[in-house]
Amino acid sequence: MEDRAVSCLIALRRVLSAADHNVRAVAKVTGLSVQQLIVLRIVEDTTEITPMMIARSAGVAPATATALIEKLAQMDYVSRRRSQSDRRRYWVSLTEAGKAALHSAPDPLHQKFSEEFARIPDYEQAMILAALERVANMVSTPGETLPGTDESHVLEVSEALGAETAGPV
Amino acid sequence: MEDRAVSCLIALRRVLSAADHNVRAVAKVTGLSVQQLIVLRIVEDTTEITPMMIARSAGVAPATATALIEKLAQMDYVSRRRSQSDRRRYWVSLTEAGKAALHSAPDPLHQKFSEEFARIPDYEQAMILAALERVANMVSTPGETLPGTDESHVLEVSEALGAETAGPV
DNA sequence: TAAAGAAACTTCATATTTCGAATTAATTAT
DNA sequence: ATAATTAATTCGAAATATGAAGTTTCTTTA
Repeated sequence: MEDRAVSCLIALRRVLSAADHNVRAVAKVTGLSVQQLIVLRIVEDTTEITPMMIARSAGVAPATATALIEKLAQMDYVSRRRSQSDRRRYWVSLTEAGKAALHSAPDPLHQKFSEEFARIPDYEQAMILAALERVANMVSTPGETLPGTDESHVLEVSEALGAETAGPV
Repeated sequence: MEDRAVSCLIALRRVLSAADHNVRAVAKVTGLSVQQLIVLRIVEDTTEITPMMIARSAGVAPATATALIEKLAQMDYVSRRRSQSDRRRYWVSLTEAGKAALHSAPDPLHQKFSEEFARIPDYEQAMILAALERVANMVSTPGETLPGTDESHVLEVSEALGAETAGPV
């Protein structure tokens, strides 16, 4: 029934709300703004990413991404490395300080989920995973994939591993 | 395995990302800011709600809630009615214009999900719903329940139905 | 191959948002 | 009564967001 889809969406909204509160709480503890934290997470997920991709992932304008990256770079949480194959671009990556900041605060949602998940029977775990992946496939569109699943830049990953002298931008 | 919990969280992040992009898209179409849209949805869910509860639900500071409500009231998307039982507070509710604005734009995620959900077998629907509700219960904490599930104000609902002269605030 | 076109990022000016702290008003507790 | 709480607001500072215009670097194409 239509009814069940609505129930699903309500549950989804509860999850969404929880995630939102979670990111705000984590941001507060780390001393980062919500957007800064989100960008930091995006960078962590991808290990290396360009400003454009950050803008798309975070859902902000390129100009805003520039400002956010600049701020994070000033805090020494991310570093920038000019791309050699396309010198208009550069790669943003987490510094050690950035990693440390990101993990300085526990992630309540993550922990809570993992903890409770571990306690349920195996077949239920499998069911939940299957359902979540199914739902993810239902709602995620190509344009809004998580940076980690976006492969439009992997052609350049080899470059990231190359031993360039790589001065900061 | 620990591994499976991580897979769940990854799927969850894909869903969250999709939802985030979705709310931004809907906001853009309606001409509302993301937060305004979220507040409007919260108000719709509860039919009547106080600024404090909006702040908690939306995850913003009280001062921010005031500003958001003021803006929405200026647009005539919400109305305010002073509470009689506690005259510091007031009730926020959607106007007809607010309802119209909220539904003027289609919700791609909602539609996409409903459409695909309708196509899958009954037992799978049931499985997905069960899984989603389970996950929602895992991650949502009492403090961050969706307004609709928060019953701390129902004692006052009768008041909302009472025939007070109810001038705007 | 030279010029036009497009893309990535920045800068700038401006508008909006957000929040903390202090404030007012109303309620509740002592 | 008086003190302590609570709900909401005001205000000022800082953060964020964006469009438009500009720079540099690719990419096309004539």
